[in-house]
Amino acid sequence: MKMNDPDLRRDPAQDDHAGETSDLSKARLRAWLQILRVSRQVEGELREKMRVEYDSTLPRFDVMAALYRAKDGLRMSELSKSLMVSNGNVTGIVERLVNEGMVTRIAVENDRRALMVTLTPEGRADFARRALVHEGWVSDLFDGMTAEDATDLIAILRRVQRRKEPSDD
Amino acid sequence: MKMNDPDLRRDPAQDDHAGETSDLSKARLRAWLQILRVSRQVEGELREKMRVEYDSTLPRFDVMAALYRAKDGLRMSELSKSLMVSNGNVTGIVERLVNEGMVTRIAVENDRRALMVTLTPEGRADFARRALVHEGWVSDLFDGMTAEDATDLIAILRRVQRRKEPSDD
DNA sequence: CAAATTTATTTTAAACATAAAATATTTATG
DNA sequence: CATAAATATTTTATGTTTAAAATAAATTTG
Repeated sequence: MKMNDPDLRRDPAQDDHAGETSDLSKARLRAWLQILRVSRQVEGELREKMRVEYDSTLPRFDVMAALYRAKDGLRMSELSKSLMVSNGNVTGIVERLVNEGMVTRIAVENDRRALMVTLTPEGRADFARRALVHEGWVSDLFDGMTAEDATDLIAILRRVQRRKEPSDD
Repeated sequence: MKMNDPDLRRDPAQDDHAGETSDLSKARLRAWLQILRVSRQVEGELREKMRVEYDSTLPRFDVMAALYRAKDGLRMSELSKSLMVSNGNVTGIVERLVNEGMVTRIAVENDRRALMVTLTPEGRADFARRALVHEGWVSDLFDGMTAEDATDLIAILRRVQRRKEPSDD
């Protein structure tokens, strides 16, 4: 006979997702799906604007943003780590930015494996201009968000953010 | 002489992003970048698990999730709308799911243009199993998030969510 | 110092993604 | 009913993305 022993051994305050799923895990799943939804929507609209206004793409903008912050440039590996995209991916994006005259690749002294990627003066000027406009786009897309909302949201997401590579054994 | 007339003509409560940028728009930009960061991180970890545990991908899982909810199946166009991805994109993902035996494409009566996509029994069983595990993964990744955090976050993001296609003129 | 390992990057293969063009079909219009 | 317009989907071209293999250079080890 199958007995469905009502969960005397389960504490709903704890999150065990062995068999069924807890209310908490369902709430977190809903939160994640909502994040995903908003993030896709916003990314889609930003991509469209980037394409129409600048005949460019978000990944290129992201690379330029990272380089803009790092005055002295970044290695390929630093770029891919900071953008959380794969190594090989960066190769192609940087390749296109080089063709567009936005960035240059410079050999690193004492390490012939590495390359330093830097914004050209034109790339720097271009990015500065676009970044302002981009901020305006984002603000428009988030027009239902108050300053307090923004602070709260960031606080919640900070708590979630994984610190990654906790051990290297 | 360049005079930097302190903004007598600007009301910081309003969002004008004509020239410089307001504190509000900066806060929203920070919020967006944080969303993007978390969303990339979580997606990356989920993708990895989906690959290792099920030799599958997130896009395929997403399509199956949509079909699981819609008992009678969905048209290609309904799928792409519900997932917020392009029409042509769905073609390829469904193609692969068909090859894996997870879904079938059935001609629609009275409209020879349209196709109804449905989960096969195996697809349905597979998804049901994976969905539980997936919820556990998400809950683990969000282990810093309380139920209240989740509620707050969803509320904030709901306010942001664009309703799209407001007019069809 | 030679061999093994690690590190930095590129290349490759496959999947995903979009926009735009093409195809096929249905519906609306004169 | 013939033509025009709209709809549903696929195809094509291009770009992004990953994982894994390949290449090359630096570092560690015996």
